[in-house]
Amino acid sequence: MTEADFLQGYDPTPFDRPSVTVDLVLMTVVDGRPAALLQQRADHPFRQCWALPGGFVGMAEGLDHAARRVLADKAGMHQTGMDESGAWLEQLATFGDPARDPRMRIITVAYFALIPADRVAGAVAARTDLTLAPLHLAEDGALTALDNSGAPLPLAFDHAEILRHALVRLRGKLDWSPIACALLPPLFTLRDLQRVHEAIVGRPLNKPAFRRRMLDTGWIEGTGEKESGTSYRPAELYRVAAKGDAI
Amino acid sequence: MTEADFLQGYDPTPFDRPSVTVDLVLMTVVDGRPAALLQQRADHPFRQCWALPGGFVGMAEGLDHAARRVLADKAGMHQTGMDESGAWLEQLATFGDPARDPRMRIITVAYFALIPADRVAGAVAARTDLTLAPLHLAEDGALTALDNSGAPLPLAFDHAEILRHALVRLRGKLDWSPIACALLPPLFTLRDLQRVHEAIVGRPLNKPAFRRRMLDTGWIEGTGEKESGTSYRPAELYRVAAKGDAI
DNA sequence: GCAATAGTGTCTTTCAGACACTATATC
DNA sequence: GATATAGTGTCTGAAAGACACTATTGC
Repeated sequence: MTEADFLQGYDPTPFDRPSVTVDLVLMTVVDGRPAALLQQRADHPFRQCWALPGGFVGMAEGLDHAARRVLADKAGMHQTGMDESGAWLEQLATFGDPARDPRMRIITVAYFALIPADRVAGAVAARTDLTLAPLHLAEDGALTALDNSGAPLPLAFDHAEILRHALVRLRGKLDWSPIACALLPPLFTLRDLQRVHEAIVGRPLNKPAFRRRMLDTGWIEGTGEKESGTSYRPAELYRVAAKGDAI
Repeated sequence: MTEADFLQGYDPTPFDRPSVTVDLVLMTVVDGRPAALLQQRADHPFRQCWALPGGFVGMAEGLDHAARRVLADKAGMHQTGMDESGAWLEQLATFGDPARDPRMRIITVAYFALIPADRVAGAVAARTDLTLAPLHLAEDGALTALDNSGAPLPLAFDHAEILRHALVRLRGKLDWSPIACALLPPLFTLRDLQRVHEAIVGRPLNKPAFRRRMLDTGWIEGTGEKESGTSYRPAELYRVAAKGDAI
C-alpha cells in the first residue's frame, strides 16, 4: 500500500480531542515599568477578572497565524503595518493543565508580543475593557498585574503563570537578542533603549558600558540623524540593523 | 447567574478540534557527540522514516504527564527510578503547521529529556526499531541525524525542525543551568562534565577555566570520594548540589 | 622511576562598572 | 554664558583563556 492509498482510507475521527487556543501576552513599557495588555471578561467563567487576549486556533490555521490574528483583532490593534514595523512575536510556551479552564479541556499556546507603548495606548484608551497593567515580579517569583492605584488585579485562568513566564523570558533574552528594540519606534536614541532595558531588569544601568555593549553587538546602527525638539543637545537616532539576527 | 450555574449549562461540543500529541526529544551524549532517540516508523505515513517517540495527550492528562508517560513507555525505558535520579524534562515548543501531518490536523507539544547514555543504551540495544542517532548541526542551521555509517537518516514529519530546536536550546542553556549534569550518572568527575560540555558545544574547553566556572556556580558539590579503577591518579567525584536551581 | 591524568598558580586579555571629563544643543 | 544632556577617555576589578607547573595514583 502506498502512502497515498493509506491516506485516502484514513479515518481521523475516532478520538476525543481537546480545544486549542492561542493566548497573547502583549508587553510594552509604560512609565518605566513593564506592562501587559489585559482584557476584562464580560462572561463566565472568571467574569470581571482580567485575562490575556486570545482565541481559538482555526482548523486550517498555523499557530503563528492564529497569534497574529489575535494581535490584530482582539487586542484592538489595526492590522495595517503591524508586521513591517517590527512587532516582535514569538511563541512562549504551552499550558495544558486539565483543570485550567472549568468549561472543558483547553490547551493554550501562549505567545509573546512586543510593541512600542504609543502603538497600544490608542486602542486601550478607546475601550473600557482593555488596560495596560504594570507587572510586578515579587522576590518569591509571584507575579501580579496592577491597576492604576497599584492594587493587584484579579487574573483569570492560569494567566498569572503565563504572564510570569513572559516576563522571565523577556528579561532572559535582553542580553543576547535585540528584543528591546521592538519596544521602541523605528528611530530611537541610545538613552531610550537604555531606559527600556532599565525598566525590564528593574535597576539602573551604567551608561558607558551599556553604550559599548549595544554598539558592539551590531544589532543597531546609527542613522546620522539627530532627534529634534529637545532643549538640550540632541542625541543621535539609531535604528535596528538590517542584519539583526532572528530567534 | 453564578459561575456554577453557567458551567452546568455549558455545551463544549460545537467546534471542530485538532488532535494534540506530545513528541519527545530524548537527548544524550554518545562518543562525544549529542544524540537523540529515534524510532523507525512501521506504518504510513512516513513509513521507514525515523521519528521522535510520541503519543496523544489524554483528555484528562496534563502535558507534562503525557511527556513523562511517553518517556516511560514508548521510549522503552523502565519507569522505575526515572524521575528520582535526575532525568531532566522540560517543554521545548509547540509545532502546529496545518500540513505537518498528512492524515489530519495534529498539533504537537515537543518535550526535551536528558538522560545519561548508559541508561538509554540497554533499551536501544533490545529493540531494532530504536536508535540513538548522533546529531549534526550544519553552519547554515540545517540539522541532520546520522546513522552508524555517518549517512543522514530520513526523518518523518517536521521532526528535523524539532530536533534543531532541541539542540539549540540545549546549547543555549549550558552556560546558565546545571542541565549538563542530567547527562551524567549521580556521581561524576569534573572531567566527565567537561567532556559533556565539549560534546554539546562542539569544541574543546579550557580546563582551569571550566573548573573554576563550575565550582563557582554552586551547581555541584564535591563528595570527598574518588573514582576507582583508573590506572592513574583518581579524580574526585562530584554530585549535583541540593540547592541546584530549577527552570 | 615512568606514565598518565588530576588539580592549581599565575600571567594576560577582555570586558563591565564607575567616574570624570569634553561636546553640543537651547535659551 | 548657563543649563542640560550627549557622548567619551580611562581607571579598576572580575572573569576567561593559555600555559606551565605540582600532585597522586597504578605499574
